[in-house]
Amino acid sequence: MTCCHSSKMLKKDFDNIDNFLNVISEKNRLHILCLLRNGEKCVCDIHESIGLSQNLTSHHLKILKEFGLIKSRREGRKILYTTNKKNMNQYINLLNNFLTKNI
Amino acid sequence: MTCCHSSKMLKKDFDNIDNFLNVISEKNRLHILCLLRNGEKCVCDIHESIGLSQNLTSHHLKILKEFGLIKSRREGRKILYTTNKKNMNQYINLLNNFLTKNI
DNA sequence: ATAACATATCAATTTATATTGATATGTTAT
DNA sequence: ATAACATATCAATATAAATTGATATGTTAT
Repeated sequence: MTCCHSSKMLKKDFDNIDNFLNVISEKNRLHILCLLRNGEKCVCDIHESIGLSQNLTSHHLKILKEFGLIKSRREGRKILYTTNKKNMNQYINLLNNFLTKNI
Repeated sequence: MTCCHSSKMLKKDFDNIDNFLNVISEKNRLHILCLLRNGEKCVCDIHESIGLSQNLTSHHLKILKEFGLIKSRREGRKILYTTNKKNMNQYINLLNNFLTKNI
């Protein structure tokens, strides 16, 4: 119907990019992703360095994790989060192609 | 204060990325950017192919233009919009570094 | 000068999402 | 088993942004 739902640009890819952007375009989530580039961090570390409430931090982490941009593991009573680099690279490549490559 | 406002990641860059993402994370604007990859288009073309009202299309174009992602020129009574590739590439590179490169 | 077309603007409304406050769940140590 | 700590969930509220409807501005042709 429109240019982006043609054979060259599947609706599925378009929606993927759109969802990816909606997940990362929130300031606090962007901040969390920035923090997690340096390695594993627990929720308490994150919420303290960003100055966000614990529950809100947890909420944003959930969104990031559900979309596959971060992963987590439990260590004692803490849960450590870190970037899912493989998925992150896939999404950024998809976006890069979309925004810069001609048809 | 936080990781992203250090010497390695200036607040200015962070805000730039945040603003860029907020501009492109809207479905209709993403669609417009997709259309404009194929070359110049007037508002009427865009609003018809996307199925968006004329005034709403104009509104989104304004946001994209104010941020420097598209440019325009008048031809008769039409105004033709097209991608500003230089700026687009700068922003996508900034984002790419932010999301994938380690500190 | 006027009609028809193309685009932009603005206030009002709707919609989506972030945030808050309270509370529940799960883990460790005593 | 209980207290203290760490994280998650949920309903209610606040906030930001998209959308709509009406109208204004600017261009072309008659």
